Amino acid sequence: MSERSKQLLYEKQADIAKAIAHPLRIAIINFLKDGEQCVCDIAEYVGSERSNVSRHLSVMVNAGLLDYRKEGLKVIYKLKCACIIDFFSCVTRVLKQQAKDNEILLKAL
Amino acid sequence: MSERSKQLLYEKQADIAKAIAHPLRIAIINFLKDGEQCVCDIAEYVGSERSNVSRHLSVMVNAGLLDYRKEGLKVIYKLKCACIIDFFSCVTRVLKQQAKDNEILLKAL
DNA sequence: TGATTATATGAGTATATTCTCACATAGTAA
DNA sequence: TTACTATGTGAGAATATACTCATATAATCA
Repeated sequence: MSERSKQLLYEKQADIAKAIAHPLRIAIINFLKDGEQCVCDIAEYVGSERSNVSRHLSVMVNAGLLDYRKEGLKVIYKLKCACIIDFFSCVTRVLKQQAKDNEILLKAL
Repeated sequence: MSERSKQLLYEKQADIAKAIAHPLRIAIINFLKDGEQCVCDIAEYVGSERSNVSRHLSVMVNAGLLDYRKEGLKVIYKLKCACIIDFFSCVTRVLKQQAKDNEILLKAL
C-alpha cells in the first residue's frame, strides 16, 4: 500500500474511532444494541437535550455507524453494523487489565 | 449496574476510544503491531516531530494501550494488549460497507 | 568533568468538539 | 388553514486537543 493510501486509511479509521469516542455516543450505541429507537426515546435514555442527541446521532451516521429511517414525525435510528459491539469486548479487556494493575499498585502502598 | 456505574464505564470506554482516535496514533499502533520500538524510530516511521510523538505515546500509555521500558537512553514502547488489533477488524468492516454504499451511489448518478 | 543523544514537558497558538438556546423544517391532526 | 410535535441546525461560548518551539532531564561516552 502507498504512503498516501496508508495515510488516508488511518484518517478514515480515526474518524470512525472518533465517532465512538464520547460517553454519550457510547451510551447510545449500548441502547441501540437492543434494537432501533427514535430520537426522543434515545434522548430520554441518555438524559440529554434532544438537539444535542440529534447532533451526536448525525456524527455516527456520517461515520457509517448508524442508519435511520423516517416514520411519521419520528426518525428511527439503528446500528448499521453489529460488529461495533466487538469494539467493546476489546475495550473491556483493556479496562480489566487496568483494574488489575491498579489493584497491584494499591497492594504495594 | 447503577446509573452512576454505567456513566463511569461509558467515560472509561470513551477514553480508550479517544486514545485510538487519531491518524498518527493509529499509524503508531500499526507500527507496534510488528514489535516494540523506540520513540525515534516511531517518529521516523510516522514522519512527525519526536516531541509530538512522545506526547501521543503518553496519551496511549495513560489509556492503558501501551507499555514501555527504558533501555539506556532509549524508551521502548509496545502494545499492551494485542486485542487492539480486533478493533481494526471492526473498523475495516464499517469502511468496506461505506465503500460499497458509495459504489451504489456512484452507479445511481 | 563537559558534550552528545533520546526523551519528556511547559507555554503559546491554532483548531476541533461539545453544549445550549433559539429558530427552522416537516409531518400530523383538528 | 392553524396548532402541535419530533427533529435538525445556526450561532456563540466553553472546553479539549494538537502542534511547534524552546527548554529540561537523564543516560552515555570522550
